[in-house]
Amino acid sequence: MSHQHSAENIDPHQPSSSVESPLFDSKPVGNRLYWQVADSLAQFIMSNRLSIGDRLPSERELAQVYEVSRQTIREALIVLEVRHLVSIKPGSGVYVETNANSVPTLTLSQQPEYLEIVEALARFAGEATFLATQRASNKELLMLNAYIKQTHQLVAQQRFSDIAEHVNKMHHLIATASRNTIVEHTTKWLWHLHDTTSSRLFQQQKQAVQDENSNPEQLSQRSHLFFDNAYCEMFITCYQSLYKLMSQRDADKARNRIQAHLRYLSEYFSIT
Amino acid sequence: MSHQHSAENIDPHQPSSSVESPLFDSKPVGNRLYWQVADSLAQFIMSNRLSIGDRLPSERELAQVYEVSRQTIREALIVLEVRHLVSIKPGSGVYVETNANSVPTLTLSQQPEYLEIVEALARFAGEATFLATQRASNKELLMLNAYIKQTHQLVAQQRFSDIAEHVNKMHHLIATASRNTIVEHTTKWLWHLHDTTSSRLFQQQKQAVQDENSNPEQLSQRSHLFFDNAYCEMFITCYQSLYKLMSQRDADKARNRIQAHLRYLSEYFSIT
DNA sequence: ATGACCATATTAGACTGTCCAAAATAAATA
DNA sequence: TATTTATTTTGGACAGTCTAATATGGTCAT
Repeated sequence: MSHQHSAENIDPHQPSSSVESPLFDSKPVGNRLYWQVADSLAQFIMSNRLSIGDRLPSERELAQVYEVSRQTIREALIVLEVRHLVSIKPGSGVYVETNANSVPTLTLSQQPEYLEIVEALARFAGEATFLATQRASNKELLMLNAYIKQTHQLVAQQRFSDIAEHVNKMHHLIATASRNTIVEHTTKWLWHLHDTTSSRLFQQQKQAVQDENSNPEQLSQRSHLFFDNAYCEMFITCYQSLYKLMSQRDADKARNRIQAHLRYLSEYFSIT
Repeated sequence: MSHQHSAENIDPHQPSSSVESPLFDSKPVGNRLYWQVADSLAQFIMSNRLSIGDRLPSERELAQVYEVSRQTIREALIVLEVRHLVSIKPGSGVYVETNANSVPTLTLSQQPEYLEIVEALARFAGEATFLATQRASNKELLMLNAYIKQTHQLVAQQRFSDIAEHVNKMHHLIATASRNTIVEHTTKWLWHLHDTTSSRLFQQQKQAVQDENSNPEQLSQRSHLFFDNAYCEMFITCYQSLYKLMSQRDADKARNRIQAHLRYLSEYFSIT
């Protein structure tokens, strides 16, 4: 399906290339050439005249077509690469990664507050759990139970980093079981946001304590924020009852359970 | 506050620069130099040793420090520019735009089904409405009521394109009133996803009908999918009652109202 | 002293040309 | 036909030069 694309089909003199930039969210800033070329190439890619996997003309060909230097083409392609529109394979070529039907991405304009994340999780992951309770296969439920038991063992062994990985797997399993790709990806994204933010807060807190030279040991005992024994106990208990509720296909109670867990998390954060 | 930063303070030989790329969400792909430099520079910027607005050393200085060519530095800076970490001002210099950890973006791997979007909206926009009902200011409620009345007039005038704009404003108002930036942006993103997908489906449907040459008039009368009179009537009624429920601060019923509306939407889509 | 104006230095943008390593292709071989 | 080898193509990286916009410092008139 993916075919080589001839250079002649590309039209560098598109009308809107110098007027507006419909693709890029923020700011082309100055009238830099590589940015215009990137915009023009992006419009060409998204105009459905190229399919995913198609190879663009080589940098040297594009330079001739656009009548700019090869370096300018390179810089434009890098812009598209960072934007996930193309994939640059050294020695091979530049390939289209997304086409016109590209799904708009969700980008937060600023770093969210931790409590905001937890609240959003309580709402959205709660709904994901609701759907997952209704739609999860028996095999998925068994796998969830297996994860819970494995995590239980890891807690006893104090292997905190492995616990985080298992918790992540459980979250992903529930998200997938919602049988809705949007709910799934949004939930996974929110958990990822939660993890990165909490670890960042932990690093900052750790740094602040070390700067004051006041008993740095009491923090370094915990490898992750929230992942001490007390939290792990609570977590295991929560997911054990969650599994029970999901097995009974009680979607409402399952949602309430995960929401209660997250409410506990926000309180736990406030006192830490 | 923003001060020139000397080149000597930058250490190009960071330990994790060649090992992992914690900043970038997806894929450095090959071991390209400019990507390594970009990663190293990003880590330096995010290590809080630079403040927002600080000017980086010039490209020539950075090239000497990193012992690479100036073009490589340029390409690395372009990566950071697209990632919104720096702002390149031609003739002036490169300035730090963000020093915090970049917020991970949510990207769907594939085009979602329309019914999936509606279901996710029923769940997530429902929660947004729930929060908005609890937290919206009286001023926001009055503005919502004003939008409803304006939309009502537009429906009478059959100005469908203006209606879409007003509907969008109402959705944004409710999303903002949730007082949670994540809920807000997620809901806006979902509505945007809904709009683009529905219009795309409409275009496809229109195209399919035209290809068969079977009475193209019956479709071209409607400028937007779902935006005929019947839908508009239903929409106005829904939001009038929604406003009433929000004024009474009845969050549960408000959520049910928006969910019922979206359930109607999915049925409406199925028969169209 | 202050503000407007001008010459100069600095900066990123862009071009040309060259070489290299990896990948893809074509040719030769078993 | 399948495998290996030689050739070509492609992106990665380098050096050097020039330009336009910006920033800076100094001069001059007020």
